[in-house]
Amino acid sequence: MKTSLVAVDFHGQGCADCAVRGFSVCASLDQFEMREFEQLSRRVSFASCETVFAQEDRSSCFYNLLDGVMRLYKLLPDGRRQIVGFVLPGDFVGMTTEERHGFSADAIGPVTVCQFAKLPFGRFADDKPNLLRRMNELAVQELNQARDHMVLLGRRSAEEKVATFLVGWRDRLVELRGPSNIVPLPMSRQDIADYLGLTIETVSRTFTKLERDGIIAILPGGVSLRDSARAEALAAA
Amino acid sequence: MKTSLVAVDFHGQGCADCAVRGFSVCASLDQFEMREFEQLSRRVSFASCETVFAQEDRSSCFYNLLDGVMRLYKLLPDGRRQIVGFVLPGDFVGMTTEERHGFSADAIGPVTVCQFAKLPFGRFADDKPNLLRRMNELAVQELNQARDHMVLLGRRSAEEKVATFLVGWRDRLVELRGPSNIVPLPMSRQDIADYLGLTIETVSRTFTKLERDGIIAILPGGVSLRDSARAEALAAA
DNA sequence: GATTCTCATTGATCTGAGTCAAAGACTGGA
DNA sequence: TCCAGTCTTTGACTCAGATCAATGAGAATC
Repeated sequence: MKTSLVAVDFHGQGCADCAVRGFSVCASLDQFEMREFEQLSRRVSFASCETVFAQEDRSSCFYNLLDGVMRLYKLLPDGRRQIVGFVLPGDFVGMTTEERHGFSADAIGPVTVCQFAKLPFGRFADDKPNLLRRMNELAVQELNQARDHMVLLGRRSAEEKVATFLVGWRDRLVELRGPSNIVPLPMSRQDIADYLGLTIETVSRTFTKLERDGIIAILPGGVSLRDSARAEALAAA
Repeated sequence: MKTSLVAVDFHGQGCADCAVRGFSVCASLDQFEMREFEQLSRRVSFASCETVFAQEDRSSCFYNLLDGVMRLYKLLPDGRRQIVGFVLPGDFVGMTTEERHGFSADAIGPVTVCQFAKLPFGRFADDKPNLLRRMNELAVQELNQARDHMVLLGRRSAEEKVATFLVGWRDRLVELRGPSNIVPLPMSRQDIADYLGLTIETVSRTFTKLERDGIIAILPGGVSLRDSARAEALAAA
């Protein structure tokens, strides 16, 4: 998949024409606040596979993804990797009170972010209850997703894991791009494996099995959910 | 373990003498705000194994644990259970923007909570950036813990899981009660299994193995970390 | 269009943790 | 003190998913 997964326009540098403005943190700001906020932000692009920030880096910035997809992951000392989330446009990343990032973030395909230095951002947010509440909302949402993912990692079979991932990923894309059962998968099989707590071989076999069972069709760069009802059933129970 | 795990005094009903005041959400309030806040709260006790709130209940309240231990868990339709966290005094539970709770909370042994109705709490917090920031801080902290737990569930062996759990639980108790390598475990083996994504038999066998290896000693109602360096090594790598 | 790479798939085999079954060990109550 | 109930430990066996080892299929380079 060479083309950007989610096409987002940003000709200018302003917030006014930002594709992500309507549903990200900034949605909580009025025009006046936004103008000030704009001064704190900087657009930065990364090439495919570049690291936006790494585990143990000083956490000096927050990021708002504008375009592309990122993976967030933690590494164990011996190299085992757990992907803790995939990031889509509009998602806010890097919120932390810690001195250093607890995980790494890198680009899956080319990526553009809106970057904020932590300190000025903090000062700006300090007397903006709207923004603080919005950030709370986002943190709590993420926490809910994290808990769902714990259930998946701790208590589900390989087949359930893969089906849950596909349905969940589709639903996130539907939010951004509208309904479709074609599910682009910009991440590698290894990424999916590290997200689901499986090996690449098991992911591959499970894809094949789901295709054999008529639940999905494997396409270059993604899958098509042929029988989304059955996929959803696997994801639910 | 019959006695309360963490003894906390609360003779009166006020916040002033609340054992948890110094390190919970309320730490962010000044005396004046606290007086108002006090009016919103109500102390409620639960007997062992009583449910404080259940998955799919309307989320009408937040809770601040004052005394005892709770487990938070999610159930799959077929009864599989994943414990997503254990709650200790000072922890804030139930924060959500959703209409309904995404998980259940029940008492492990007798429990006392400080309960707030969601709506008045929200109104109160609305213009208190200090409180909002504190809540953010707590949410982000929890998110970090959740991500660590994902690594554990997805990428660690049974032995690493159990060692990590014991070290982590000890560290949380040390925060509350001061240093000790005696680790009381008020939760059952089944609880530990459902927290670590294992079966009760595997947990039991792993405890036995750690004891055989001289890393822990199994006591009634808990364990003693005999060789905490080796336990920590298992937990780290 | 041949040559590498990298990534995905498939097959054969192994193993860590699950399952099933039984025996201990506590706990609370009569 | 005995009994019933619950929780924990242990043993024997199984199996889902990991590991090891090719093979296949695109994409990138020359």
